[in-house]
Amino acid sequence: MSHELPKAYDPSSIEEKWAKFWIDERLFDVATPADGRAHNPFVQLLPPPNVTGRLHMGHMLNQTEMDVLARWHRMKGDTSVWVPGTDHAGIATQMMVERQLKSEGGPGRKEMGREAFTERVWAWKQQYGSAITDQMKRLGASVDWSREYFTMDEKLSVAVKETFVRLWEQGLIYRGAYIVNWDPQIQTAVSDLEVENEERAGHLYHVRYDFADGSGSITIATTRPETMLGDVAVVVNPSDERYTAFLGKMLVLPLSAVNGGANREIPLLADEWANPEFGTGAVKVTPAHDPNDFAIGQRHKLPQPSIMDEQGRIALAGSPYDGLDRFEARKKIVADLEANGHLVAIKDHTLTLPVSQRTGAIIEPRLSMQWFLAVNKKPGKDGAPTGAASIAENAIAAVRDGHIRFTPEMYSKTYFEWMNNIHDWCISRQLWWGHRIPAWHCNACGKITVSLDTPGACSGCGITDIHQETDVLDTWFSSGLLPFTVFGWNSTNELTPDLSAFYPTQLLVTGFDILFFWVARMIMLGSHFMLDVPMPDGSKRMLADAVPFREVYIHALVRDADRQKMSKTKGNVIDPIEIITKYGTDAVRFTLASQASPGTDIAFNEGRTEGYRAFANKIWNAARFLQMNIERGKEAAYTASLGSHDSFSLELPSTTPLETRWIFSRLATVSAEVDRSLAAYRFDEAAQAVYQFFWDEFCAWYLELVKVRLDFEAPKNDVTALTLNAVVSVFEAALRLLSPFMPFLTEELWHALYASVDMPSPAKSIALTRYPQAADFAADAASVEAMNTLQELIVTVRGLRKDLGVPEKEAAPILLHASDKISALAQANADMLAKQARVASVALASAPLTGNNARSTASFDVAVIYERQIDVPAERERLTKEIAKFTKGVESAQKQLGSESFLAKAPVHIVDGLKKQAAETQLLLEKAQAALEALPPA
RNA sequence: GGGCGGUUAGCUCAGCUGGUUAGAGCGCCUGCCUUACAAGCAGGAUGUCGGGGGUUCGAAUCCCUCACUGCCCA
Repeated sequence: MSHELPKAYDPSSIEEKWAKFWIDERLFDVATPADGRAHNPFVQLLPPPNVTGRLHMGHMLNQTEMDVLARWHRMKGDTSVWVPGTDHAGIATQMMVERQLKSEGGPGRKEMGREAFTERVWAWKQQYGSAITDQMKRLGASVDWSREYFTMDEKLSVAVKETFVRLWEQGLIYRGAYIVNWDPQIQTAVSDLEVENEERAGHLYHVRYDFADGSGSITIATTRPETMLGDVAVVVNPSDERYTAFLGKMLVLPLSAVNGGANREIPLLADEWANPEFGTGAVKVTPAHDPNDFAIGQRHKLPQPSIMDEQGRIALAGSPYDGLDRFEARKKIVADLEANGHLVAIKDHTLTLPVSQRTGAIIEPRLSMQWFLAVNKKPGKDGAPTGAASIAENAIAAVRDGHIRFTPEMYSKTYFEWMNNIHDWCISRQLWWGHRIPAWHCNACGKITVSLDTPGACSGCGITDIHQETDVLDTWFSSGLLPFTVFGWNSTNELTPDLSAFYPTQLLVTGFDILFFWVARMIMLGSHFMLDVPMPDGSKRMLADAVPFREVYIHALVRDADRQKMSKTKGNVIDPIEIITKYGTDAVRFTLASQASPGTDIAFNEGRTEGYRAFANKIWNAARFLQMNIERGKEAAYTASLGSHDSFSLELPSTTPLETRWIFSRLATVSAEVDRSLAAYRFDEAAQAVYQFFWDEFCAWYLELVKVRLDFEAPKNDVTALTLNAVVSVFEAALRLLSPFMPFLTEELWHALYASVDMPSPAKSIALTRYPQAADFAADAASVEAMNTLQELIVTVRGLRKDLGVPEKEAAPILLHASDKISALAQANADMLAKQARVASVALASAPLTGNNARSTASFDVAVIYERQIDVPAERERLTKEIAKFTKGVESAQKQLGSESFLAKAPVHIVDGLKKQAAETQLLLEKAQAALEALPPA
């Protein structure tokens, strides 16, 4: 034997080998079609993991699903392109390197300077940045490594700059001082989406502000007393009669005297925003440190004094609070307010705190200069509208008009909800790691020059004293461009061969957590920019073909076995690599696939993975069984062949035994089921269908049945020869069917199988072969029906034998009462019954069988001839239960059949079916009753 | 506060364009090392489909309502 398989399945010995083989052989690289047309393209973009990331279960689920689909399409003959890459992850990477610098004790980021620091980040990326893609290779992901990208690649960076310049020219990018979410730890603005709101226990402070004219006071309520240093007004609701009389009066702002100077005075104003129900109904207004206050300030044209620095420390020269951290300042201010009698009360209050998703720091709303993308504004040229739709309009239309379809469908609702309420996108980040904004400020006239290349002079006044903007772009800005930039989109709107062949991509598989971050932004940016790139035939591209993908499949969350969200703090994070080491990649992939039902979170249960490793082992041993028989066949001068098994599977010789007709027919049905399920993203159904076929039908039934046929001691005969070929042929097809789910195991066994039959593998990899289709195999309904009957007979006899206490190894005769057809079937397959149910002989009975040793089904009565008495109480209990069940069934059927409206309104096949079933149940009931009566008294 | 889900066997989940006796895997019980596989084989037990109401000849499936629970947005 050229390729002898070890006794037990050991994933570690095969997976690494094939993972390396697939990559070394560049099996999944797809060349650019010379004519720019791909045959049935199936193109997917990997959601780029962070370059700092480590593989987690979410990645593993995502990649398993993408890979199952990629492999399935590839085997169906489609041009399956899966583009991998990593994201430069501005904040995460900068943090990581800063932390490293700190631990080294050398100069920090600011001491190093921008250039040295970014060099350092690049060095870090070169050294550690491939960790996650290396892990990915272990999963067997059939990606096109030749197209791997990194979002900071030169090619992609140029495209990012180009899009920025265009958006600027279209008037869709603007710069302004607005309140943004400021992360004081990493010291940059972050977008609304990067902020999580957490409920925490806090306090509501009631503080007395005195009227400047000494006529009394008003008490405000605030959760953030330290911001009072930046107060410019107090507002109350205009309808709040408690305060109407005082509107317009000035208030003395407590603690506002700086350096012994006078206290600041601020007005009491009316504004709808103040909620009479909340606190005291009076709120202080700090425009530079709260988004709502900022809006109030704008309405009333109030000043916007800023009182904090970039690190969240009080910045008020001369103030006793200057330099204090915001939370230290709060303590001191509360103490001082209490000391001077302005603190009226402190109440417990649950507040919602904005927390930075990246660093965990509490967000400090901060007034600062930022760059924004105007998503609701129509693009213009030289100030005049071009007539084109706004970015958001296009993005909404793309989904509304069906150019992009979501699965599960409900996510389109979420998408619309967000898109319809979308705000301008803050795209600038105060980081050094990222795509630096291609804008230059004039040091003289202040005008901004935006340009792809470094400009020599200010576009306004022409002087050369200009400096480049220090901000970089939000990481999601560049990743939002990926669906077209990875295919070579450039500044000329030229249709590159890759764009022509592969854009739009067919499918995006991703998690709902980045629906807005990434999915929506790809739709916005793709729909916006690709409208300007012509179609392959030169015609104008419409929205339907400008979209970045045609379908979005949103998968759920992988939770732990108790349905808890995995989190580092809870310590319940499952490391996929650890599980893989324990059970093999194939088993983990199958676990995820078998639970991946759209819209349902996956509770990852290791017990299940263990079960799927057992499944892999089962198949492994089936392969060994085949090898053994092929070898034994060779010794008896039989030659197993896979040479013409395709035509063989379709046109079975007339001597083909029943079980072989049956298994091919089942293979046809299952192939269709798997195809249908995968087309609907029902990974769970597809996996279950393959599992059920392979284990229950192929291994448990078919292999047991063919043992009778594969008798190499007997004189050489056609049935043995044919069966040997059939077993090999069915197994080979079943391996192909399973291959997208368990690529390693099937690759190994597929090659081993060809080696066993002394044939070269017809392809380098099973992944490059044809996916089994229903039409590839002979369907035979009659054989399926016959097999079902025989299976029922075998199972019934086995059960009966157990009840009668027939020793396992002892054969016993049976007596059968059934239709002529079934009787003949049983007699013709007596050898099958002998092997599967230890039936010594089959005798026919003309009368129904109701004795202690008999059982009835809808199709037959069968009795096992065995002298030993059955367990009477157990049998009585069983029969009593059956009688109850049948009685209930008969009653409910009769009730329906007795109803005239049912007979009149229900479809004929339902009525007939029910009648037939009622008759059968009635018969079974009578038989069970007779059997019960026949039991000896207790 | 607004929006979207979920509740089916001990556990994790299918089934829900209404239709004949509601399924799977794991777990559980009993007996077997039957030479492919003990990561196995054979047999077995287990559900008033969250509660209530309605529509219908017929409801796990459609509608209303309540309870519990999860997620997203403010």
